[in-house]
Amino acid sequence: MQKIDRVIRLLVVDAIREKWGDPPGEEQVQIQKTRREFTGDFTLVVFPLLRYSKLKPEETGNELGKYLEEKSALISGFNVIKGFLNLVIAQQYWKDFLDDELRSVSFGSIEVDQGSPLVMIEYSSPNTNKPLHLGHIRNNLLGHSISRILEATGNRVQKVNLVNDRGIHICKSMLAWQKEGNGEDPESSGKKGDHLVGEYYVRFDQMYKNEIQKLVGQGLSKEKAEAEAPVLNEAREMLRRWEADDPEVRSLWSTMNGWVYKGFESTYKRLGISFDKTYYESETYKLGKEIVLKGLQEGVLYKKDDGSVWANLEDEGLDHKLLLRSDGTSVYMTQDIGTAHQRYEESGFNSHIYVVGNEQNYHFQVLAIVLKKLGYAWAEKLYHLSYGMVELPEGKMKSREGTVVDADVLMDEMEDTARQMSEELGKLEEFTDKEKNRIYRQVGMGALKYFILKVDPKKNMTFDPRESVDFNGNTGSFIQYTYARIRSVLRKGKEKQKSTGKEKLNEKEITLIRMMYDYPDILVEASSMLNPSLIANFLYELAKEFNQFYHDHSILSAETSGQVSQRLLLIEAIGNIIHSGMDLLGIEVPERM
RNA sequence: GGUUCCGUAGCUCAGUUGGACAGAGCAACAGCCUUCUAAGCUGUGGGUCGCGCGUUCGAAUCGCGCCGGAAUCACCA
Repeated sequence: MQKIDRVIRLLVVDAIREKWGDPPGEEQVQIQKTRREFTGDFTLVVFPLLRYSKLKPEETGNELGKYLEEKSALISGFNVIKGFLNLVIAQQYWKDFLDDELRSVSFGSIEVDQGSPLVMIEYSSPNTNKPLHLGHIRNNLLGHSISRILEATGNRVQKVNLVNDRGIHICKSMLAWQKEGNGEDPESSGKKGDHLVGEYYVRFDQMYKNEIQKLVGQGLSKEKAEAEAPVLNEAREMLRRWEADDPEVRSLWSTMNGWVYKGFESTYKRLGISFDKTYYESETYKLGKEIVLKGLQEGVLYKKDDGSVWANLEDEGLDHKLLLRSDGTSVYMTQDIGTAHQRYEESGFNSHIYVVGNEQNYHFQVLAIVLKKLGYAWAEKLYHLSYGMVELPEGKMKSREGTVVDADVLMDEMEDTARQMSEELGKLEEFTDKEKNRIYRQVGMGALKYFILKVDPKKNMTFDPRESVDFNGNTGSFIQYTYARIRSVLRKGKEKQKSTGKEKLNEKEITLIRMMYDYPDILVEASSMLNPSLIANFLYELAKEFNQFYHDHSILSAETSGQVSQRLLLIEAIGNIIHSGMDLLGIEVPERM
């Protein structure tokens, strides 16, 4: 079935050619959804067409309306308000649409095969010195959801994680553990591995501060004390030994990282996210050096007297950027040049998305420019999905002030709140504990995920653990609740016979069908903008519309059996779309709640 | 100072390529459970879309300039 918008557009072009001679370009014919407060389904904006008709807006609208109504069976009526021609689509069209397309469970999604574009998406990218927090949650949810959206819109997707498992920060937790750990491990302490290592990272900071204080007490300046504190030197020494492949350091390193990975694994699992491949910086941090040296040879880059290698980005309005240190080692940028190249060579991706916070906007801007300078055509296929920070009502999260919201703790709290809420409302009383727990988990996680995904990724957002994440209004739970209701009605109406709907659709029903008609466009839009919030907000609108319908119209005891089956069909379609839309957000929908 | 991004109701957020009187939720107040799930529905109040100029038949949306906020501009990652 062809998209109505386009059919109308073509009809209008024809009409204008027929009536006034000169046909307008298709893009001049603006078709949009009719606003709720007016009657009609689609609206033609006639202002841009006045130069063809040479008539007043109202007259132009009327003329076109009459022509379209006569000419096309699709259009059953019209009205003109100011410069807007509201067109009413024939009921039969909506019925056919409901009957044919909306029945399909995969409505709106596009098949993927080997010829589909390959999108590589890197997200999560944690450090192995502390547990995941609220900021990582936003990253992970965005990465996962966008992967799903890309898949649904016809792309092959490869999800990759790049773990930052090396560097001075890792050595800090290792050192603190070595000094004060007394052999504590996740098993003996019962602590989650990533949390345990995180504690020692904090411990290091305390040790460091104590030493600074002591040194200042002995008369050193603050700067000097900060630079020369013994523990810091020890950490640096440890990094040197790590880079020299010292067996003892390497062994400790892999043991403690192992604890962290185990911890991450359970957090990822709980969040419902996964990766096709995990890269480790310890294995990739030397990449890119040859590319840079080649660029140097070709004169794209330049060398300073001290031996360091730089890119001059002044012609792009930026500064100079270091690519190799004077001792010849690579920096973060060099590494990203190398991994991008490696991934392109391996996969031949059609695009590569980096889900990384907006604090790295500059980095990715430079990365694309440098790669372009180095002559890689695929540099323009790199996209930085830059997302804003998650702030708390009292401001930014600061680890020093202990205001970091831990991912695991937050998920516990969400599920706990769901349980409390459910008990207060007296729901789920006849369920087994296992079923109850599953629903608490679905609802708690749903609320959290939806709250984060409904916000435009590029914006900073405020997260209030106490108030903002509730279960009423524009929330994941509301949508889940709507779904549970739909499933309930369908269970009860299962035996009602299905005859094809010959019944007249009422206004509310058409509104619902028309909303669902937009779903494929929303998917495409969300996919090209890399923005799950479009889907989230769409689902909320749909659920809200359904809830109103639910209250105003009976479904199982409608007046005629034809009406019943038509309505069952309708809400089944709504259920399918909610299900698939929530799936794209990575949110489960419960059968009952 | 350079670069990038943000500024919409008391609060949290929507607002598709410019279109009709700017929307929702929360919070406040008033109603609705003998009826398919009240995690719901209905109603009331609440706005100079940061400010100004410009483009346009038409601007929250586009351009320029201010004001306010965020991030970043390391031989850290």
